[in-house]
Amino acid sequence: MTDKVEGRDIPDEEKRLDRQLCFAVYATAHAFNRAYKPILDRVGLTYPQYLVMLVLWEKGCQPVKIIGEQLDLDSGTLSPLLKRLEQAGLIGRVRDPKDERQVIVSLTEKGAGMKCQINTIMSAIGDATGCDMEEMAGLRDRLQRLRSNLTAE
Amino acid sequence: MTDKVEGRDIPDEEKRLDRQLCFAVYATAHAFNRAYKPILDRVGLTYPQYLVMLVLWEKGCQPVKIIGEQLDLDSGTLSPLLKRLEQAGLIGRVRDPKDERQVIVSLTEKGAGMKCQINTIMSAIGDATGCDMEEMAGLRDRLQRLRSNLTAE
DNA sequence: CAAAAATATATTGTGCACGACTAAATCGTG
DNA sequence: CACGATTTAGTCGTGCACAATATATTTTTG
Repeated sequence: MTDKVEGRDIPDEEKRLDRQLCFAVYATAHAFNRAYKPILDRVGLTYPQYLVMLVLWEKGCQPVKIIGEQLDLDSGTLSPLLKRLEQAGLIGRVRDPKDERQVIVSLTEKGAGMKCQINTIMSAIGDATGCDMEEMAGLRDRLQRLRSNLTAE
Repeated sequence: MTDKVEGRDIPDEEKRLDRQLCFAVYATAHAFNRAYKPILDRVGLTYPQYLVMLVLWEKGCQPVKIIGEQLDLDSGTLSPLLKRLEQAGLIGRVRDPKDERQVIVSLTEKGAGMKCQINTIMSAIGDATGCDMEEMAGLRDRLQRLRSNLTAE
């Protein structure tokens, strides 16, 4: 009866910070943020704001809830962020007359006009990653699987 | 002369949110945080606080600067975080008498005693990832390369 | 040795991220 | 139809994350 269901011993080697997958993800997320910053500063967006613009550029106007589902963010995060995008004149927000609970987020002309900057931004970041298409796609898919495992519960 | 140095066109397909490596990393970082939360709540730590404890458990007392280098965080982030760990009675902070600029962070008895909880925490997270050792190591190494590319410049 | 440069930490202000809560609108069932 | 449950946004409080700045302490240099 030496086996226990939980707490199977992990060797000290595996406890090192640089062996942790979670830290690799955490630190890479910060590195991405820093790589994006100088590029996004030029267009006046933060990285999360850029993500919101990406979904609007891709799919057009939609309620806050749907944006949140795609980004995995709740209203506590999105509400103030959207307010800032609105103040910057990039998006508009109106209550859906069909269902007054929902707020439909749309692109202003100024916001829609920024779409042409996607190419520059993505090219710059793509270069910074130092990954070719294939490598990037592989890593992305692995992360998506990992994320769905973590979320599963 | 149809080629341009920058702005090589990216097909619309590749602009989709779910095709972005950056978003995969960003969203996975959040997913990890959420997976850790219920586990770390029980020991009263946030995830970044847990990372600080990891480096202290691994290497013992050391100055703020060195902790920051390992976690890639600056004093603006660490100072208030360490203050909270100190108030929780897990660490101590003293100026280095050899160099009064430095603050040496050390584990209190209570903080050191928590080390035995590592196994439980790491096992729980390891299970949640749904990855075997090999898969985890591969992903981690790819991320470390990606991160060093992004940081390179 | 004194002034200047470099180093280590702390503070402040802005913007996420999230849990807990509130308010308003809609839906469902008796 | 009515009223309780659900859905959708927004607000508030806490804790990162980081740029910019401040302060104190070395270290370097003229």
